[in-house]
Amino acid sequence: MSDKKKIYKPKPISGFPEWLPEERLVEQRWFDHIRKTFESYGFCSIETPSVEEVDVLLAKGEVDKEIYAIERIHKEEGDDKESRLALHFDQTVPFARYTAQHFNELVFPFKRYQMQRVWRGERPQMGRQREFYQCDIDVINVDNLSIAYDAELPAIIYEALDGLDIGRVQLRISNRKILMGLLESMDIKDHVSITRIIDKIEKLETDQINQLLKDEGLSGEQVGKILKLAKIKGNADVIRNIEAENGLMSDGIDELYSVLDSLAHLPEHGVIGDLSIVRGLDYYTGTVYETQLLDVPQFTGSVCSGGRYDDLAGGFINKHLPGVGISIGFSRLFDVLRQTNPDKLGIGPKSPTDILVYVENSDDSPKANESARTLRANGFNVEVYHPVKKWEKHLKYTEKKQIPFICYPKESGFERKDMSNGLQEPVDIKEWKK
RNA sequence: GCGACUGUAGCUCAGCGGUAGAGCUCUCGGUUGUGGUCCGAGCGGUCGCGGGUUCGAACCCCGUCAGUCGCCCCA
Repeated sequence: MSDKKKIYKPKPISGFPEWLPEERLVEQRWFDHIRKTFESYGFCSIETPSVEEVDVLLAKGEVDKEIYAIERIHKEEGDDKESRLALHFDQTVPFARYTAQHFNELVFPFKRYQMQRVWRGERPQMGRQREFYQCDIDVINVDNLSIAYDAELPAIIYEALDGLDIGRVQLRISNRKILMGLLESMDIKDHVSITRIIDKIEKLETDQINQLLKDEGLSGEQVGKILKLAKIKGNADVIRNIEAENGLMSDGIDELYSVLDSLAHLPEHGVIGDLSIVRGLDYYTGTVYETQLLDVPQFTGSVCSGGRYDDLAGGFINKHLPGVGISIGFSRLFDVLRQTNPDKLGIGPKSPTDILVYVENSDDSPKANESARTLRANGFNVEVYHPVKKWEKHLKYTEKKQIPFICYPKESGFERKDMSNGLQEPVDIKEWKK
C-alpha cells in the first residue's frame, strides 16, 4: 500500500551558510569589484589548496587555533604514518608557505591577492561562521620591505570596501612596536596576556581593564602608563607627539606616523590611528589594522584586519622574508549586512537573465533557439523557457525571476514585451543590442 | 570548550495529557485584461532522537543530538 519514499530530511549545518541565487548574485558582484580593485594596483591572483599539512599550519606554534583536520572514512590501520592534513585556518600562513616553496620562480616584492574559503571550528554567531571567504592582499619581499606598503594596503582596502556601498568604514591602525616598546621599557615580559586585555578596551569599563591588568601583576603606575598610551586615538600629528620611552617605541611612532600621513587623502572618518588596536595573532610585529563598520553599530567586530609580519615565511626557507597583508572578512561583511541592513545589499533579480524567449509550441523550438543565439551574440543573457505552456505560465515565470524582457515570434519577425511597463512592440532582434 | 534558551509541514508559528492545526510557499483548476486580486482543490508531519511516568504523551520526567544567543577567540 503505502510505498512512501524514504527521505533524509536535510537541515542546514550551522556555520556553513549557503545563499539563494539572488543573494549569490550580489556576492559575485562583490567579488568582481574587489578583484578589479586589487588588480588595478598590480596584485596577481593565486590559489592554494584547501588543505595544508598540520605541521605547516602549526609552524608558528599557534596550537590553540580551532583547526579542522581531515581524514579518510576508509582509513586503515597503519595509515597514520601519512602526514596529517587540515583545512587552512587563514590564507596568510599558506601564502607564506607558497612563497617559500616557489621562491625561485617569483618576482619580489611579491604582491598577490587570494579570495578563498577558510575554516575555523568555532561556535557560530552573527558575523562568525565556520566556513567563510576571506579576500587577502599581501606583499612579501626579501630582507626588507618598504613601510610604504603598510600605507598602500589600507588605501586599496578602503577603495575596495567603499565601492561596495556598505556605509562608512573606518580603518583603525596602530603599530605594535609602540606598546611593545613601552612594555619593554617597564621590563614587562608577558606581552600576550597584556595585549589580550588591551584588546578589550572598547568593550569593557576602565575599572574592569584596570583590574584585569593588576591581576597580571602590574603596579598601579604601570597600568596607568599603559592605559594612557592605549587610549590614544587620532591623526598623524597626534601620533607624532607621543613621547617615546626607548628606541623600539620611537621606531613604532615613526612608522605609524608615516603610514597615517600617507593616508591623508582618505576621508576623515576613513582612517584613524588607534593604539588600542593590538591584534590577537602573535606573528604581527609592526603595523596592525582593524576595520569598523561605522553605520552598523550592532556589530562591533572587525570586518577587515591584518598587519606586518617580519618573518612568517622564514620558517619554511632559509631567507628573511618580511611581509604585510590585510584580509577582508568577506563572508562576515556579507552576513552582517544581510542581517542588519538588507536594503544596503541591493538584492536584485533571481537570475542574470535579460531576455526570455517564448516558445509557443514545440515546432517553434528551432526558431526560438536561433533567435536566442542572435540575442546572446548581441550581448544579452538569454534563456529559452522550454516547457511548452500557456502564455500566462511564461509571464509568471518571467515575473518571478524578474527578467526584464520577453521576446516572442510573430508572423513576420519578433515582438518584445517590456516587463517593467507591459509595453509590447515589434523588434528587429539583429539590431537589438545591449 | 563554558552558560542561557529553543526543537511541531518547505517557511513562520499555534496546540501544552484525550484522533496533528493555521497562515504563507508549492502544484492543479476557475475568475480576470497578458503578470496583480479573488475563489476552489491538492501536495506536504515516525511533533529532533532514545528511554521513563500514564489507560493514554507533541504536551510531564530523564538522557541525548541539533540549533539560536552570549562568553572565549576571531574575519
